[in-house]
Amino acid sequence: MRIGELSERTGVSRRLLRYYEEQSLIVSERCANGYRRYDERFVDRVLQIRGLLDAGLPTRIIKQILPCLDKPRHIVFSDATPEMLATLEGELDRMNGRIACLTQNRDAIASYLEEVRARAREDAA
DNA sequence: CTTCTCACA
DNA sequence: TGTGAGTA
Repeated sequence: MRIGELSERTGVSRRLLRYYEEQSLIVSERCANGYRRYDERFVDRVLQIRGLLDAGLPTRIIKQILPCLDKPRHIVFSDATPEMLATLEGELDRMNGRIACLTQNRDAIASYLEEVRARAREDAA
């Protein structure tokens, strides 16, 4: 498929897909006219990249761990350098911190809505 | 429609 | 990290 179709199926703008390619997050083949061509599997791959970016990971880290996530059932230990394990541990901590923050804000919003609903019920009665 | 680069928030 | 404009 060309970049337009991949964009529609992933919800990621064409511009952003080229940017991810520039960051070596994805690769593409080229048609005779120079247009990019993508395989079906890049739909899931792009969505996975989006998920990691939304989780707060920088493209630099994603580029490093994507090869490992490609073969989740066949872990290549040679890929797991001490440096990468250290950065992954750091990212894990950062993600846990974000989760804690999200949980706190979710609970705050939930309890606020609860009070508003309770007040509405009082006024109605 | 696609490509690219440059500038910018 | 992500976008817009201008080009070809």
